[in-house]
Amino acid sequence: MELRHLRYFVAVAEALSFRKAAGRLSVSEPAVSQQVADLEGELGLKLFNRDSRRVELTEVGRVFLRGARRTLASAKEAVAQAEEAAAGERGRLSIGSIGPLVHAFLPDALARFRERFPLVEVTVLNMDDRTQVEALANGTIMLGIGWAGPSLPESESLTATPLLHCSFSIACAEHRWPAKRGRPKLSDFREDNFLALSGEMSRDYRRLVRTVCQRDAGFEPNFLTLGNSLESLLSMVAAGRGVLLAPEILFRHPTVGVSSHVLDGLKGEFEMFLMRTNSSEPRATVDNFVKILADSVLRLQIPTQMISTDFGQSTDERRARRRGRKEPSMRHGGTRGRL
Amino acid sequence: MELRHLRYFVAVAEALSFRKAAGRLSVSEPAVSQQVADLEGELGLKLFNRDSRRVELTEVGRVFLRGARRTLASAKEAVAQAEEAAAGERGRLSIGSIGPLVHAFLPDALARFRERFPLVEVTVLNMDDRTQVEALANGTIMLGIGWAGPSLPESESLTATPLLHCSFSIACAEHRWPAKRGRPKLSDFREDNFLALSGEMSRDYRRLVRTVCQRDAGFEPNFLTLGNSLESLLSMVAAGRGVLLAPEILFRHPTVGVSSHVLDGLKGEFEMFLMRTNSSEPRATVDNFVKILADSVLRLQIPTQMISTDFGQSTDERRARRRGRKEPSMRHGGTRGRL
DNA sequence: TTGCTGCGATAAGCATTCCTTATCAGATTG
DNA sequence: CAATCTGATAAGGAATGCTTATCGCAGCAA
Repeated sequence: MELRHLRYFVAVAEALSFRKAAGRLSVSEPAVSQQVADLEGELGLKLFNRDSRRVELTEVGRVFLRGARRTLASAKEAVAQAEEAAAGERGRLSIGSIGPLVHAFLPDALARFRERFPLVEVTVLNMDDRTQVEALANGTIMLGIGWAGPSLPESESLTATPLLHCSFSIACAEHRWPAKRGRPKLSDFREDNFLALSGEMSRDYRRLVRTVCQRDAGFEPNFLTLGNSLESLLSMVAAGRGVLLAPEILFRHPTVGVSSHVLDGLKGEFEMFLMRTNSSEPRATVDNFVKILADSVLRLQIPTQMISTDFGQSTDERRARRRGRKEPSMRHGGTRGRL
Repeated sequence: MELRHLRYFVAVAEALSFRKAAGRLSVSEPAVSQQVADLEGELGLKLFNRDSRRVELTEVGRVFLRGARRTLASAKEAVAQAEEAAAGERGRLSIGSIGPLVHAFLPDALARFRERFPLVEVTVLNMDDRTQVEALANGTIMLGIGWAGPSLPESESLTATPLLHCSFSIACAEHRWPAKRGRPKLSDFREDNFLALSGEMSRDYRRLVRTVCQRDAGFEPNFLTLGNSLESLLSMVAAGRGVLLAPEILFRHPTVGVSSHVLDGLKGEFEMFLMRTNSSEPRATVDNFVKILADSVLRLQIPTQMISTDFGQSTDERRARRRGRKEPSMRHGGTRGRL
């Protein structure tokens, strides 16, 4: 049994005439007779009573008609859904992300993406950069958000695109650096404890902090590892247990008792990247998400802004997406490749 | 797009290998390659990533797989439902029936039919015999239950089968004929009013009563037409407004204040028939219903029983249907034809 | 009645397409 | 590096779907 049988059968059932059905189907009448006869033969059931003047459905035919219509509609819907999937309106999207560094923009992007593409099932998995590379390779995730920066593993099957650059800030208890003292330097905190999250995921973070302190302020930071949540760490900062050196975007949401300061004379810049595979398969859901994500990053209004927005979208699409909102100035990055 | 495309696609998606899928489908591998390529070409979408060592679904393919499976299942279900319909397990069944004369057995039959064949939508339409003949001809009903008896319209396209014979009883107020007086004769009621329903449907009834009274008791009955429901008529009988001459099965449910009596020496017998078309289409729902209906009639234990049970069912089926119950003796009727 | 018309079924030939065998290019494995 | 797997491709043959032509039947009109 093929869909053709069902199409012909439904046409005859609707026209109650083989000739009219043949006309609608743009084939000759014997073709319809044969296909319907084949169908009846295969089912072993009579679908029509033809008493050589009128054609009418049998009771069995009436029941089968419902099923045939349902099946044809299902086939049509399957095609439509596939096309929706190709347009990125439907499907799954799994993203690898790094902990709290994305809090300033990822929730916003996810919310707007869900609003615009409600039929896409988004999964966000927290993992460090190296794991993301593996996950991209084996298909667990389709997009990675990382910050490995210079040590980013480049490979033929992977493309990394700059997502944002931002400077470092330091967070300390409010009384530790009163506002009247102006902008601090990193070396002002050489005697403080540098708080860090416990666990594997923060090893790269600690290395980065150590590099910055050594290079820009010439001291070895005193790490104090406690807790495994950012909230608990900030509570410790408020309580005066230590300071927190981190990308500026980490402090977008103020915490009571904690003040954050852009550091004077700090050359170190923090970079985040998007990673995706060089698969031949075009993934519209990823493209769509990247556009929205870039937009969410733009909304952060990062001072030393350098955000790549060359994500393959056309100028028209970009204009359509940013309807009404003032377009911020931007530089095109993409030194490491483009999506 | 044909179901074959979907079958091949699903097979490949499940095996994640064109060769294995070809094996399961019992065709050669190029056939599968070609069909899947055709499908992709027709959709204009890539369903698989084949990098010449492994085959994997694209995101679009994953979405389409759900639709393809759903469509194939729908086609399968359509066939199954058609077969159920052919077996009488599914479909519609419309029955033409005459008013209150069927109350003794039709509700029982309908209830048991519904229990056994819950997927069949049964409709019961009240109409007189002549209307039933038309309704059978134009397909409004598939089975008629009538009592026209000797005047039954026989035609080539119609078959009538005896359903039951029963004697006449007379119903009167309890004090009108006390139990101690024994069995009455019809002539004992020559001075009473004979109650009848108003309306067109009872014209045949009044003619029958007149015939019986004239032939078996030699008097012209005095009709009193009031009300249009049987209940109201029986209330009138209880109130002493008149008597009711009617087939014995009408009085199976006793009414307070009313006593019914089988009449002595009454030759008139009441007959009911089943009518159906001689359509070439086998209608299993009708067959199944007729079997259950005949069974319900048998349960009435009509004294002068003559019930046709030759409704085409096999002995095995009959035995299975009557599990545990004592089989009453029966005679095979069917002088007017068989179903 | 007779001829006419419209219907679906049937037959035969042609066109399409689907499947086969044979082969290729690429990648993995020993 | 040969062996062996993969899926893609080409070409020929088999199957089947479609066409034209015709038939038998039933209703309709003359």
